[in-house]
Amino acid sequence: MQPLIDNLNPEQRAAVETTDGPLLILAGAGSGKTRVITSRIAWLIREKGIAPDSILAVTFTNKAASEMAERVDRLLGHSSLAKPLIATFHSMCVRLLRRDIEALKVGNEGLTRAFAIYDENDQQAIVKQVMRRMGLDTKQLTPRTVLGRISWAKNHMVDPQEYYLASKDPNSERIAHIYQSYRAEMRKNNAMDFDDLLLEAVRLLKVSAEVRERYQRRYRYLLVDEYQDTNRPQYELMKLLAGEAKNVCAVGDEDQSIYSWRGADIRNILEFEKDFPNAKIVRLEQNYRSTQIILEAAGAVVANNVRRKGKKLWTDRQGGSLIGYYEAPDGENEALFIADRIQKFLREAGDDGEHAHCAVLYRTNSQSRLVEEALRRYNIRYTMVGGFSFYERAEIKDLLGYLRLVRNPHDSMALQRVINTPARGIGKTTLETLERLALETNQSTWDALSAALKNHLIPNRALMALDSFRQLILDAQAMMDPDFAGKLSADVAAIAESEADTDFEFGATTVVDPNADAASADSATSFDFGNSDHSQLPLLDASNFSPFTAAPKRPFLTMPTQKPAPEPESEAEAEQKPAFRAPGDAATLPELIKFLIDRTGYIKALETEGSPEAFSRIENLKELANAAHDAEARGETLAEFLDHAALASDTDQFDPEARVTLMTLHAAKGLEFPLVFLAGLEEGLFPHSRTLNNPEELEEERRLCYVGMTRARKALTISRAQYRRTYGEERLRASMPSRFLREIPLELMETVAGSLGEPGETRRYEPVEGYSSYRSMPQRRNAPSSSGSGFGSSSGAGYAPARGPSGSRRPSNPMIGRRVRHPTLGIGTILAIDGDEEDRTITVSFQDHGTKKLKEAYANLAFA
DNA sequence: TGTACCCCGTTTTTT
DNA sequence: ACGGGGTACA
Repeated sequence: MQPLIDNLNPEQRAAVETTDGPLLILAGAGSGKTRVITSRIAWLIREKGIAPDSILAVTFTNKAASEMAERVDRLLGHSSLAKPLIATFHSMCVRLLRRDIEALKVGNEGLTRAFAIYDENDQQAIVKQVMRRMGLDTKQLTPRTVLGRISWAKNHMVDPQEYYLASKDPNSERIAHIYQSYRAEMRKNNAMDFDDLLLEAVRLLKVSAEVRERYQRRYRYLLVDEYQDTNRPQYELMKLLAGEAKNVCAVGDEDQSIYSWRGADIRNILEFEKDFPNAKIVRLEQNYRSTQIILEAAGAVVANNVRRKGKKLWTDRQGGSLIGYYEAPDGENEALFIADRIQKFLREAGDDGEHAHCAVLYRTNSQSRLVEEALRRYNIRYTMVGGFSFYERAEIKDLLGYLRLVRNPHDSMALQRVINTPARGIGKTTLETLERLALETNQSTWDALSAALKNHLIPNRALMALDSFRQLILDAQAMMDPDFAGKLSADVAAIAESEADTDFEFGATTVVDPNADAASADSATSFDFGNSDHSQLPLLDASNFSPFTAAPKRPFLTMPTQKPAPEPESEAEAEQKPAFRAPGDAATLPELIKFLIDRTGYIKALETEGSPEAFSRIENLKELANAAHDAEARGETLAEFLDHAALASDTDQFDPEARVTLMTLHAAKGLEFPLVFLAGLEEGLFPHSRTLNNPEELEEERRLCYVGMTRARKALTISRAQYRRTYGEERLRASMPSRFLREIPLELMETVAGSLGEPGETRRYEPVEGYSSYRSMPQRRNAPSSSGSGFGSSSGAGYAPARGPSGSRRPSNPMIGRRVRHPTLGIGTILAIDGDEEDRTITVSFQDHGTKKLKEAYANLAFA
């Protein structure tokens, strides 16, 4: 057993030992927050004798939750059988609702525990559908906007009526109506969106005293992480769960509040004492993560925020290396610079498991592309957090769509997704008829489909297709019926005797690995797509597909096989080991998946397509089958598997072993790295353009910058591109240095390469030998040229030595009289500069084209 | 019913 | 640049 408090500082110790009553821990970045939280949980169990399962800890990401759970487990010496519940807000709500939601039923109305969880795509589809039905133009008012407002309303617990009453313009009134219909539609689909999960959990706890008291009795000790990011429903949830005992511990940091756009209300943390009058407050201000230099720089930036209580982090790790700053001519060069530095860093760090980690952080996901390309050119392996997640791939969503439908056939979004995937002759017209029918009779699409079949409301050909689709889902549902397996076992026994060693046929629905028991542990790991010898595994030959085979290594040699047989009985035929599944059990999750893939001909359709993309889709489906297999091994049900998929998030993919990690600043919260790159410090990118005219949002950007900087333990390198391409436009746009750069004290920075001095003196970053294409500057030499620094920076704007008194930090006039080159207009001389910082107009007298006024952002000027 | 092409917005950040 | 959605055509 590890000592719990011996190595804690006095404040940390106080936080651990204060177990009863409300406690607010204000934990600065790198102040050992996670350590305190986990120690506190262990303390409650080990020293106070609290039952582990009466402790509930809530975090924001699955990643944080699982890390916390693991560390608690370690502190407890893996000894405890009962475990504290450590979950995200959302997954906790799902648990609660799956168990008790039917307490909200009024008569026959209300969602059932089979409810679906809708993601943003589903939500948008609903909004769009509703808007069409209402005859609204989805161009003038986009579903995206509407959804944003609906989500805002939910996060602030405003219902459609209230929204309507508060609306002051026709658009808001419209949105209120859409909002209302949206909710009705969700109800009809037996579905909830992410916001609903919180709201309905709150409603459940409010409405049902029985349920509320049960949970209050159950969870005596409550812990909320990242408290500064809680929104109203989360806050209410916490209060409802806290009950009278109020053993609530909230942990947060006002300077790291970066989710107000999602409804997070910083007041929750600022007014904790008001909510819990006897609250004890502990401040953790000693930073154990970063060097003094990094800390000072980050502190200097965030100090520019007005809405802030203010605190000072300190460290005893004096000094440290200066913050590197590189000003690249363009985005590609910036990325190459980063790749080059990473290569050097990894070479020097060698195999040092603790220190050889670094991260590239950026504001928007779109910035990752250039960095990825550069890293690939350098042959540096990296992992990226975010971007397209596995569960967002079309084929995965298709298959999950089928699973959702099996679980909840009223899930119209899932139905619409898969009803003609792969194509089975159910077209737009048929679907429209179904939708109309559903609307007229106020039932789900599934019910409308059944009615259409029964009453022959649709032309014959489509009817046949619909019927077979419906039968497919019904058969799959039957598989999940406990009676189903009993039947199977008998069949299986007969087949196992009669068949041997013939080729395994994909056409038959073979599902259970005979070695499953013995091999389940290794089958997932040996399923190595990257290294398996594909020559032995005909890639497009689905006959080798199985969720369980570790392909070439463990072929189906021991599998008794069979001819393709009519389903659904055929599931049974592969079952070689009847004991594997007791009579009375339903089919397993992998069996269900196998059945669906087979019966729908999904893989066959991909085979026929034969393209590399199709192959990769097949691989992805295998991966999903693996996931299902693992889930099965963990004893998860179909619903749990689907919940997991629905709540899985991008940031959960973070792999602490990875040497190089790419991610957004938001995704980086809570992590730390010896070396951090912060890319794209440009006005309009970071801070993002959509925040520039809103002081509060701007402060949030600044906090985001603070979060990013404080991820670094030893070294921080910041960069910026003088010209950057957006939206894949042909033109590069000049950028202004981010205001955050100016907020870092100069003496804490050093220029790594690039411009700091006079234009012309600037050294350009030169990538490694052997890589030559960097020379072909993106804009085919019409853009800021390779000879000299770009226009934006050499103005001295932003990060530059010359800095006047505060307020006029940006010298703007040394440029007048300078000679510049324009891509088409040629050489000229600057006569004047007008306009404000973000939108300057440059007047240039050209040698051959007279005097022109040019917008700086578009002009692509370079010093000549 | 399916497909080919054009237009459009996209890039804030996520459970 | 890219993908989604819408329209026109086979």
